[in-house]
Amino acid sequence: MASLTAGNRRPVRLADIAKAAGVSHGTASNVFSRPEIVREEVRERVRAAAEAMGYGGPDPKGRLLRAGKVNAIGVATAEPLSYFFDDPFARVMMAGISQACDATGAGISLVSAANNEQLAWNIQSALVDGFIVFCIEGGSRLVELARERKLPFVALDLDSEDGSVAAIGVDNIAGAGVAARHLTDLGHRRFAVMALPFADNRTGLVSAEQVRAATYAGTRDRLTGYFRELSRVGVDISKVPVYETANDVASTKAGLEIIFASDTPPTAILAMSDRIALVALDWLSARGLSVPDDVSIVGFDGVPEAAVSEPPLTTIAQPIAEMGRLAVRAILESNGPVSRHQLPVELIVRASSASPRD
Amino acid sequence: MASLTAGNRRPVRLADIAKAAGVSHGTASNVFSRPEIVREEVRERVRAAAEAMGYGGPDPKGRLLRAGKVNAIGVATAEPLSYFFDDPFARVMMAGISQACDATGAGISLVSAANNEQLAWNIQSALVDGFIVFCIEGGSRLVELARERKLPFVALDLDSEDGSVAAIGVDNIAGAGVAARHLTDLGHRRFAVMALPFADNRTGLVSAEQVRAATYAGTRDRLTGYFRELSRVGVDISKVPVYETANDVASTKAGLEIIFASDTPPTAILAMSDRIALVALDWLSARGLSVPDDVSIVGFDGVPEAAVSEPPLTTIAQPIAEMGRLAVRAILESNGPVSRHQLPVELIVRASSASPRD
DNA sequence: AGCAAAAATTGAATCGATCCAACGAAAATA
DNA sequence: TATTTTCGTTGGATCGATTCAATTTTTGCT
Repeated sequence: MASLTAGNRRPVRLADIAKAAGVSHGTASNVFSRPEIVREEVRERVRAAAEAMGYGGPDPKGRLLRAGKVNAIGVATAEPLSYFFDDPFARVMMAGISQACDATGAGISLVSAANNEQLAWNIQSALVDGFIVFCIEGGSRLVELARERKLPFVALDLDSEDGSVAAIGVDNIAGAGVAARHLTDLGHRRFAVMALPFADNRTGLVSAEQVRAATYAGTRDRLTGYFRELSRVGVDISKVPVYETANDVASTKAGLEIIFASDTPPTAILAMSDRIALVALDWLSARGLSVPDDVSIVGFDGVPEAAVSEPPLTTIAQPIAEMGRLAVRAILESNGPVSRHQLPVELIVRASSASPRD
Repeated sequence: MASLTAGNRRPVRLADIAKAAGVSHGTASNVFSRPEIVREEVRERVRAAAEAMGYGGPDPKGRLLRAGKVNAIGVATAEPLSYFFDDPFARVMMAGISQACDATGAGISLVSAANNEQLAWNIQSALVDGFIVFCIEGGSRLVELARERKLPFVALDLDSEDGSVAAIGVDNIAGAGVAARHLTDLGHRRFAVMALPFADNRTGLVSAEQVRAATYAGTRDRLTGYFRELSRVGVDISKVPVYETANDVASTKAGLEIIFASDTPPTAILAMSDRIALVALDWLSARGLSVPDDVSIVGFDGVPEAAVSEPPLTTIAQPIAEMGRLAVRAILESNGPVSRHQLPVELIVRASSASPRD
């Protein structure tokens, strides 16, 4: 009566119960997969044998090999697994992915590890029909690993400039342009950019050279979008500080510290993610600066949290859930040519942006 | 040059490249799994053949059968997949599960479906080493399904009274008692209980009889805890309305509507989940009732949202993440006797509870 | 060169199922 | 009763790898 639940040894296979029931393994298999084609008497005999021997039904491990399809898609990141449940952007994305998977009956496998080696192994050994790759930090490495599996996969965020990988993303240049335009229209002329990573494991003020060498095309594109608009209204972009964060609290605060140490601090902040923008909101309020009276902020992403911050955040909303849904469909119907989708973004004006005071 | 990424036909197996490289499949296998034991020259030859033929490494589907272990644990619910990313309780739980999985290198498979039949199939065919079963609505069915797989599994929430299933939960009776005690100490004597489901697919005011017939022991235990304390201070528990919600917005509001239609509305609400409590907060404020001046509320669970509500919610906090971590460990080290853990809860006093006005 | 020990390689067996062509028995038709 | 259909059952082949005892090759030593 001790450990019945937990599986001790369980060497009971379909073949065992077939023998016990006195039928061939072919028939035994049919009892489980197409019960209607086997005579009732035999069916019951086999079922009884299964019951008696504690057989838990055909082992999916065995079936899998023959069937070929796992019926699950893998979602990969180079972050700890908890990223999927902690990060607002990831959560909305996963909600979209979930919807599409529910609709088709596919399962979801979370394939992820912060550790490089572990990550490689996890991707190599993931039992999935395809991958959806979150191209955040470590994206290029991840895409490479996924590609090596030779399974269908799609990259989220058109970070990759490599046209041979399927990808789903937004027009970062245009989106950033709209964000900047919103602020220039309000009359702002003194800006700072709080950027996403241009390359792995680095933070700090960024030189034009570093931008050119960016690993992450998406980050560079957003900056291009910002600068294009700022130039248009005559702002000297070489004077606009660009601080590269790791999209986390610590580096963002460090960046703000530096930027607001200036004699002529910005009246407007262009944040490349809502995450950064929300941290900035906190930091500014702690610092006694009012948003939007002293400083305006525009974020990027459109996560739900941005709608309920204090003050609510003006941002460039991506159709995050829709991107997730599209990604699943791209995997499951992966035929035809490599699909690259570019979805529209939308400026959502809330209370974090207003005309500058002076 | 069209669809290179997506897998067209890929009948290239380890055996193929072995033949191409002129070695046995045993050696070819070693090249990938224990490269150090094969002579460099041979190793390179095999690698080159693999590269040339577009071989993506040993197929985990094949390896799996031999290895026996999937190295992933399944998390099961009878909800749509998006539940994992939407529900606050689930998210904290998943964060705990993630941590433990990260630490051991195990993957996570989300096994879930609202549809009954789909759910059964998903559980039967899930490629996992064990299940963690979320015993929310539909929990009993789920436990049954999981048990049939004859894999290690642990139920979250000691809902099941069946001592043969491993389970992790809190002392619901004691927790509910503490919640009630907090309110009676403040001087409250007029109560209403907003309950979790006692059985599937039913909402409304609950009779003592229905409580006795409850499918969900956890719900019944919490009610027992509440009533035990209320009785202690002389409240007539037969007069305390108990409204069974589906732990969602609609049924909770419907219940409040009924409860506050009374001539002698309660001065304190005992909510069996933070979710319910938070909805109540909204509803009361919309109704022009002040919390805690007009009505006090105590929740149950201790989800993060409870700390930032308006007003912040007094609640009975479960060690949610810790429960998740324990569950993973229970699966992975599933040996020895069936483990049943009962974790302590903690009263967290915030601004939603105060002495009654009169 | 000759022999023993060490290293590399082979190939059959195995993991647990599903599929399917072939076959035997029962039912329908002539 | 003979002949054709239909239905149920069988058992070998297959999915794609890993493992390991046996064998061959290489290395080391005298």
